[in-house]
Amino acid sequence: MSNKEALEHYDHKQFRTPDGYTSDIAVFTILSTKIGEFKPPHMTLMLMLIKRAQLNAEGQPNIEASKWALPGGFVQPDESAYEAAKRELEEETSVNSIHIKHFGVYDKPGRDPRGWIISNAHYAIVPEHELSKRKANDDAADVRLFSVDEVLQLDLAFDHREIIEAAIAVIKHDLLQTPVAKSFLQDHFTYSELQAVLKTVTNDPAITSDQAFSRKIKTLPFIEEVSGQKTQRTSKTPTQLYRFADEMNIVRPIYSARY
Amino acid sequence: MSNKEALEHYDHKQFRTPDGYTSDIAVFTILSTKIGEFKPPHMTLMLMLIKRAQLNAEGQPNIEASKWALPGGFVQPDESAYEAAKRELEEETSVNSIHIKHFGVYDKPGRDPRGWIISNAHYAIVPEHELSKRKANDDAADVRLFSVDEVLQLDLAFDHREIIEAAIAVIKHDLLQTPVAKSFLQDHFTYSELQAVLKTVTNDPAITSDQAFSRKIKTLPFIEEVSGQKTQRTSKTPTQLYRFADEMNIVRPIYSARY
DNA sequence: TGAATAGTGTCTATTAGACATTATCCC
DNA sequence: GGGATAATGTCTAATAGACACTATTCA
Repeated sequence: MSNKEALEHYDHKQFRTPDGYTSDIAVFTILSTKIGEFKPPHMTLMLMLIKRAQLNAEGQPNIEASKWALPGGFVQPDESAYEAAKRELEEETSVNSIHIKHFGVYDKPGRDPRGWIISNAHYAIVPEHELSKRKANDDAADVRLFSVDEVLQLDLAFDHREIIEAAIAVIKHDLLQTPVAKSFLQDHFTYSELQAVLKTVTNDPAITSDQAFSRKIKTLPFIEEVSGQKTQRTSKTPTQLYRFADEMNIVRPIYSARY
Repeated sequence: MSNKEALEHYDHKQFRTPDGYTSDIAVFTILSTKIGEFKPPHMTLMLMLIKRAQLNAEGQPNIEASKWALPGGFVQPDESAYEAAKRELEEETSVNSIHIKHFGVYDKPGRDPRGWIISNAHYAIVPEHELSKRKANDDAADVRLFSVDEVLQLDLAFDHREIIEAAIAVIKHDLLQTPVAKSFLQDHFTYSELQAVLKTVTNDPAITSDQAFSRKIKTLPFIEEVSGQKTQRTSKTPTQLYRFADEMNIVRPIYSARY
């Protein structure tokens, strides 16, 4: 019996369907506060939010107006939620092909006053300099970066507080458990630049101690020295440059790790 | 301006909406092959699939008939996809309140011939003895367990091959990186029982070596000895019983781990 | 020369990993 | 005693973590 035959008998109306299918994106960047010449940077993990306009594109009163929210929008029928997130991020910031990852589905009944609306939550990592091109679109009155510490004190739209809390937890986890820190850095970086990225999410002494970390980085299997390449952008002493090796799976079971 | 006012102007019809919203569940269990009295078990990681019936509940030809598929079904408007997965799992196996986790969204256009249908993928862990109650429901001609090695050789419905590959990767990862092995074991277990679970997904010598593992288990911060409790179910020599400590976050950064 | 970051020398306590040995129990 | 699993003794090589020290450069 063929699928074709079966399809003739199929009726979509037999189940209620959602009223909307959207993708939201938590766009993270790291603000590099230059402390001075010949100094390693101080870094702060930031999240980009938009302020919802009073009126929508059609000039009608907007839902959750004047609250801060994650950028996002409706998924088109010819794309996946992941592709929609990529598209929307590019529309919003003119950035494409950067790190973007799905991390959750938000579909609790009542989460959106407009009806049964499902949101796919993604987080993206955009290097600071790429974000300069950001712009407010029709629905947004403002676009701004907030540190992950202050962002939860805002008046947030829909269930975005919950989504943002999860996004922050996920990126903190991923920064320490995967080589995703790569996305915040240039291709070649010094030990202190990588250290600065990690210090935005941990105070593990193995990472915060300069000597320990500068030694450790040489032995990590997913990082390699760029032989002979040094820079002076973080110190007067020329500093060794490193890069991430191509995709590596790091899986040390918790049952054999050291504690 | 209130949300109430804004809602009066809102029109659902302005965006196309999905034709269906479903939850699928990869139900894993571990088959404990008893080798004999006073021996630790040999374990195999199994996945439960259903065989789609020729005819659906209404007596009409079924889509993807006679192929093997993940159990699942449509999400109701008054529940989340996660709740739907829990409900469906209970309908299918009479098991409730076990480990269940969302791990992905499958929404590529064309993945289901019936239209724009979004599936939330979950994996669940069900102890072997609970699965005995499993039954085929209306849409299923058969229910069966397959080892994760043989399951990919089956003729699988929709895009379930892709979903199952991801599910297997996720559970292998989680077994080694989180204390989820707990869900496969009784409250109290011996080192060799835990070891048998882990051996279904790794051949790391730190785990496969009896002496090494029986020593290591004593030092793991998320496992504690049940003082004075021993069992003889795995050997003639009484063996120490252990249990998982209450929820613990295990985060050893890859940047400080030992390699 | 002073100040600052990068990087090394060296010591200690811990431990992973390996191998040998002992313990316990049932038959 | 034989056989099997559990658990400990012991040695070695590796290394995390800490502290002191040296190297490099610019002002």
